[in-house]
Amino acid sequence: MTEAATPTNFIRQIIDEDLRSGKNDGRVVTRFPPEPNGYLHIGHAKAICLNFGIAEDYGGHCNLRFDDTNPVKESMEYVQSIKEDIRWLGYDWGEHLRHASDYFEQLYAWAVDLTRAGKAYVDSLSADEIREYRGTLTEPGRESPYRNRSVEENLDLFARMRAGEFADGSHVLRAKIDMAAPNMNMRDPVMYRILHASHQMTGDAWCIYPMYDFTQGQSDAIEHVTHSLCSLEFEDHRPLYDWFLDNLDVPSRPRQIEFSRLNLSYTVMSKRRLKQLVDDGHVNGWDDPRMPTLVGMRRRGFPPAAIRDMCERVGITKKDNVIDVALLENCVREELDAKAARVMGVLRPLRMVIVNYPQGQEEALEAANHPQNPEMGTRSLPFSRELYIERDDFMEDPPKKFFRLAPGREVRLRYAYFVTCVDVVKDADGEVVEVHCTYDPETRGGGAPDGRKVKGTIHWVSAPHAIRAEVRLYDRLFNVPSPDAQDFVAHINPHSLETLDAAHIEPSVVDAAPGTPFQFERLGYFCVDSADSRAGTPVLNRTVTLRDSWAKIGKGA
RNA sequence: UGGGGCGUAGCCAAGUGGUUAAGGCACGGGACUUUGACUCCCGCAUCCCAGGUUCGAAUCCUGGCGCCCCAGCCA
Repeated sequence: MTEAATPTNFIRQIIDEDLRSGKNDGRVVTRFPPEPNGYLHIGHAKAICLNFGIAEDYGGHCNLRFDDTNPVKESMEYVQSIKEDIRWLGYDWGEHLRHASDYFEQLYAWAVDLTRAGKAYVDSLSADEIREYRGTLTEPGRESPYRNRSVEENLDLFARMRAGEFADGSHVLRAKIDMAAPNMNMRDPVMYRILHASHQMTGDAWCIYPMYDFTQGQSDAIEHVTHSLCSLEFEDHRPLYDWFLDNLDVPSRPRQIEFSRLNLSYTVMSKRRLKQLVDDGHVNGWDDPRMPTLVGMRRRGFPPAAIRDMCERVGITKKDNVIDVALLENCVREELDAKAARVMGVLRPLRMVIVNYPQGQEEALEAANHPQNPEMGTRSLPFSRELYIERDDFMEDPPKKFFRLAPGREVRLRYAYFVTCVDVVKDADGEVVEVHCTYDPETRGGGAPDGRKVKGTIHWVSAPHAIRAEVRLYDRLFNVPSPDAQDFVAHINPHSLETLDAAHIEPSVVDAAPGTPFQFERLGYFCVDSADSRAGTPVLNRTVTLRDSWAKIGKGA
């Protein structure tokens, strides 16, 4: 068995070159730097797999560093959920848990150094004025009237900012670079702002907080990160990232490399839109199984291995992309096909009576838990005169290629007997409410001694033994491939959740721990819901359907 | 109209001057089947456009075109 090699990509090639040339003494250190202000989603998974994956493969390590520089938006609850999600995905940061806030004192010292060197100054313009002075994409900015304060005054003012003498917004510390730079990030970027807010890690120790640009590179340097991987929108920030490292006495020299983030078709990924879905009640919380959040996917029943697999398959480049959600579904099916035990359950029940089966009799039939993997063993299924079959598996007037049950037709009940439909019972509206069949006792187990074939095999459940359950059928949250591009709320799929309250399932299923995947044969993969399932009233989530070539032909007609 | 990126199939993506232009997903066809599942076969591109360099170009040069990002005291 040769393990499929992880496909290479331009970042791994850069690392290979660095290793060849002896850069960084052969060390490879990466980092995943989430801001604890929201839940992780499948897009983050790509970055997590990339950073932790590279660290693993190159014998280095990956720091989990909370980028906690904005206390007004961040909280401990997010820190917790982020850690859980990363662990669930299958990664371990070991000893390498860090916080940008661990470096506040050092960052402050560096800011003082820059100020002392005349490369930073305290600006007292208002936020609006700073914006006006910044210029536009095509016009250069103007220098602030405070730009040429003396070093002494800047040092004094900055110290007093830290000391809490000033109100929020009254002053900022800025890098003195170039107000005419074509790259807006170089037009004297703000390094520190005053925020009288308490921080989840440092409490009230600080009332000034460093900006992203003044934090990221130096934090990387402190941690001896060798390759600092981030998404494309930070490409314009790289000159600034480098400027700070060039102008500060830092302990190492990290390199920032940008790659394109993951986008998935039929979903939205931005924090703003996800939050709106939750706030406006389009979904039932961040962990709604329809959400692309990691908590949502976990509850839906997506195996972490499938998510890792998908991240590996999509590759790493700098090209904007939209990954077909069908790829994710394929990865989920592949993983689940190999791992999930098979059981039977009927979603939309239709009563079947075996008219020649003795009243009151029952028996146990053996069924494989996984036909392709005998090691998973067998279980016994109760069989009796009254069963439930799937409504879709019976048609009174079937089209040509329908080879399930119909009047006069014989089909196999999976692992049980061949049955032939001899009669139907209808209600006042002409709706079929019950089918009558005869069974052939010679076909016990599902095989015919005389060698005759049946075209269809359908699933069933013994009526008196079945357990009633609620089943939630999930579908794509949006009905257009790129909801991001439009008024996304208008494209929410009204059928993204269908709740069935009269499903009948094999007794064994309800004992499964929440999240344990299983396959209802011929239907799809399901798991017990972690939030709403109760002993007496089980709730099952459909993770994904089985591929269905019959559905493609077009049901009926 | 300033700056930074990107352009290989419906969606991803290898390819780094000489290959019949990998592979995956999707799609279409077929085989097998006690899940219309799984599995297995088969099919599916001349590389944004136009010039140029070269014996030879997806790969190099020039000029276009298209798309994305940047004007938070967010990250």
